[in-house]
This record gives sequence, C-alpha cells and structure tokens, in this order.
Amino acid sequence: MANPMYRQIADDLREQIESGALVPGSQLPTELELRERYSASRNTVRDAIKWLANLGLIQTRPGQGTFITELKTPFVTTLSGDPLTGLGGGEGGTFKAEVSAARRLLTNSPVQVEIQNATREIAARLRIPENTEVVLRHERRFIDGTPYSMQTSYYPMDLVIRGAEDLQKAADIEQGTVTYLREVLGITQAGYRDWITVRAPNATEADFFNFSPDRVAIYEVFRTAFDGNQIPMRVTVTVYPTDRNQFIFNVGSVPPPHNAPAGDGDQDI
Amino acid sequence: MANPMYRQIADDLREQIESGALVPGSQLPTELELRERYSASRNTVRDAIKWLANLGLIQTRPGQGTFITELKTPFVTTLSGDPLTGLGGGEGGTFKAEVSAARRLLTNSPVQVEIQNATREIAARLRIPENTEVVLRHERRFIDGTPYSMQTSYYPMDLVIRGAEDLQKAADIEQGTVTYLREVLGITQAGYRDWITVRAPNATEADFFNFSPDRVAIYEVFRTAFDGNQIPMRVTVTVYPTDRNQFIFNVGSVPPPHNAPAGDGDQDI
DNA sequence: GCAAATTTGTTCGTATGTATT
DNA sequence: CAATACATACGAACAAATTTG
Repeated sequence: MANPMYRQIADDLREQIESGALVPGSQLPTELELRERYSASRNTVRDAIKWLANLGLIQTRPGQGTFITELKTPFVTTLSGDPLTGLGGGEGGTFKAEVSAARRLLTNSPVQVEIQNATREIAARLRIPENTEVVLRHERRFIDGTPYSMQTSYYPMDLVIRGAEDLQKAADIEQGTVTYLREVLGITQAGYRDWITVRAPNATEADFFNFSPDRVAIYEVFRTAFDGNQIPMRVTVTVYPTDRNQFIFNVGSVPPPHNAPAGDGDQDI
Repeated sequence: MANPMYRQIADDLREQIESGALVPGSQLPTELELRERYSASRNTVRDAIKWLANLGLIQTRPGQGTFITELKTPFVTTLSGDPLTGLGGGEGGTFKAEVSAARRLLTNSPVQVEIQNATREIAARLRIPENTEVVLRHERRFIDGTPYSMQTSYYPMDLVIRGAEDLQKAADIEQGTVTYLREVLGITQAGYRDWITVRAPNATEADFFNFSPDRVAIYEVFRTAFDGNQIPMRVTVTVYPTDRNQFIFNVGSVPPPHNAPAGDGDQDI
C-alpha cells in the first residue's frame, strides 16, 4: 500500500515502455482511456503522465496525445585532443571534422562579439581581477538543424591590446583563434582543463534548445586554456542539452571507438 | 498574457530566488499564504511550486514547508590521470587521495561480485561475443555519509581463467585491480576511454541516492580500459547524481586548479 | 476553408491522508 | 493530542492545439 495511485500507474506504464511493449514514437492511450483502464480520475492519470514526462520517458503534445520519447541520435563530442596543435575537441576544425565524420550537417550562427567586465566566475578562471575587461565571442551551433550548443569564449582584453585585434571583430577567425594567437602574438596553447557540470537551463537556454514542455538538464563545460607559462589565455563556456549529447575523453593509448553508447542503436563514428 | 498563471507565479518566485531576496535554506511562504498573495487557488500555487521543484530550485518537505534548495558542496572528480600507472581518476588510490585532499570522508560498501553473461552493451565495449561470461565487481561509495556513486566493473572471464582469480573473490583487491592484473598476468593498462552520458535514474538508483521527491538526473560514465595491444581489459560503469558531482579533465600541460566551479563558494582541491 | 470532434492544458473547489512540530 | 503544512485524489468546467469530416 506504499505507493500512491499515480505512482502505481506510472510504474505500470513505465514497465510497458521499458519492456518494449510500447515502442518509441508510438502513442500512449489517451487520458480518458487511461482513466477507465485504471479506474482513476483524469487528474490522477495526468499526475502519472507528468511523472513519466519528468523522467523524459514520454512527451505530451497538446491536441495530439502522449508519445513515447524517441531518443534523438546522440552526438558524441571527443573532448580530449592534441593541446599543442590547439585541437581540443568541441572546437573549430576538430569539431567540424567530428560532425562531418558522423555524416551530419553543422550550421553556425554568426559570431557575436562583446566587451564586458569579467564576472567573478570568469575572472577567477582567467586569474584576472574582477571587473577587468574581457572580449567575449559567442556562437550557437546546430547539427542537422537542431540546436546543439551555445558557446561563449572569454579572452583577456590584454591580448587585444597586445595586437590580437581580430578577437574583437565580429567575424569568423578563419584559422581558429588558437592558431591566430600563435601567429600574431606567439602565444601557444600548452594545455587545457575541462570542467563539466550539469544544471537546469535558464530561460534563454530553454528557449534556444526548444524545450517546450521541457525539463531537460544541460551540461555546462568550462574549458580553461593555458599558454606555455601556464597562464590562462582563454575560458570557453559551452552548454549542451543532456538529451542529445555525450562526451568522450581518451587517456593514453586507445583504439578508435567502433560502437554505440548506451541505449540507442548502432552509430558509427 | 502569454503564460498561464502558475508559470507567472513560478517566474515571480524564481526571480526572488535568483536575485537573492530569498536565500538558500530559507523557507518559502506556505501554500496558503501564496494562495492569498497571488489570488490563486491552492492547486495553482502547487503547480507553480512543482515547476520550480522540477528545476531543482526548491524542495518541499511534508509537514514542514517549502525551502530554497541548498546546493550540496559538489565533489569534483578528475577523470584524467596517468594511464600507465593505472591511476585513472575516480578509481582506487587516486580516488581516495582526491577525496581526502578535499578533507571529506569516504566510505565504501563491501565489494559485491557476480558472474553474469555479458549484455549486448557490455559485450560490445569489451569486444567479446554477447552472452560470454564476465566477472562483475560492484561497489557503492559515500562521501561524508551521502551516497556518492555506484560503480560496476566488468572483466572478461578469460582473465580469471588465465590466473587472475582474485577478481572473482568478494574482497577488496588491496593494490587495485590494475596493479593486480599487471602483477599476476603481466597485463598493462595502456589507456582508457571515458564515455559520459546523462540519463534519468532507475528505481534502484533513485532509492540509493535518496531522491525522495526526486527528479535529479545522473551521470553514467563508461570507462573502457585497454591493454598494450589495445584490447579492452575492463569496462567500468559508474553512476553519479548530477546535483553533487562535477568532473575535470586535463589535457596537456595545465597548472593545478585553485578555484571553485560555477555557483558555489570556495572550495580548495 | 470551416466546423466539429478529439486531446491535452489550466484553473478552481473540495475532501481526506500523511508527516512534522 | 492538536495544529500546521504538504500530498493525494476526485470532480468539474473551460481553454487551446490539432486532426478530421
């Protein structure tokens, strides 16, 4: 007698979903049908549905019905890379190669550039005083038309003053900023640290990623890149919805991957 | 006029929370008070509360009230490590060092050992045929008494047959399995790949991590370790609640971290 | 193209149960 | 034991989105 009725209904439905009796993409019985099947009120049935929707197992569409969630083919980003060439995963050239290797189509929003005072957080990561000016380059990415990530890079204003003026131009830096900084200022990226967290999206993010009924969490990846003197030269913050993104880190000597992640079918990358 | 009333109430409360007018740990007005303040029914107020609870901003406690979520001090695991010594982050010695460096207390459940047929997923990662036998070592970890992670490692049965019999004993392997396998079989771990995903917890996990009202997502980290011939020697699956865990990954030459991640105060590690 | 039917979304009222103080 | 506060459940009405005839 432990569980409330709506949980029992939810558990029953969940079992049917996970056992495969109900396949992804297919429609659940309507609320009225479930109301009869379980001899409960519509509100109680709706509580059960809400529970499962929160777990991401089902999605409701007004006017249509409730459907088993179809897992989007996850995109896998390899975050480890060669720091010396500046080819970290999820960025510039490497990133594009990774997308096209998966035979998927990448589109970019135009780069948006701003100059701001560093927040406490960014200042700490760049190891500069709070409220120092930083150049901020923001970009949004789509894979196969679906919103995939929002990325903002912060550079100390110092770099611009020393000659890297393209940083504050709202245009793509063709060769990538890592290469650009090496060419112009002789600053080499010697390594980077990625810091991964998961949190709820804010309003802007929920809107961009199109979480309509929503409740999908997002990854927030802080990448701090260091030059040869171990001084931070850049902080890049990227957010990705957790429902369509996965990450890989390689350490030491590993063979190329040849198989798919948890849950979904085959995917060659 | 766009948004329903419960969203407006939620947004209003959210703003008060995020602006700092309501501090973490403090109590929200009761449902009845909110009902009067917003001239709405109790059910509508509850919908607003539910919305915020799903975002993880607040928590309700029966008989007590609704409280602003206090962020648990996140534990940061460094996943990169030295693959040659077998010192990958989140495992054995390194892991314990990391915990005590943060001045926090680690406890372990006893190791639980089973022999199973490999699932499709595990078989694929170990690159062995499906339904081949694997040895499975399972362990649960607590930091400062709070459930922190559940870890299961899968080893090909082949290793046991070749002499690594301790793998199937339900006891700690003192020197760590990486060292043990090198000592007994001369198998060296040359590298590993970490594959990170986020998903909803299953019933067992929700129970262990004590998600009572729940809805916290969990990380699932698949680590495939390879020997010198790039043959998979082990797959370790670890799940962590996203609300109290973060990961770091270092590439190339980077200085030690000296500051805290997003959101919370200072933390030295 | 429009109207009707279907299906989920929002809001209210009410009653009772359960946990905590 | 009583008071307080959230949790569950039912019923009802109307709104909004979508599909169907």
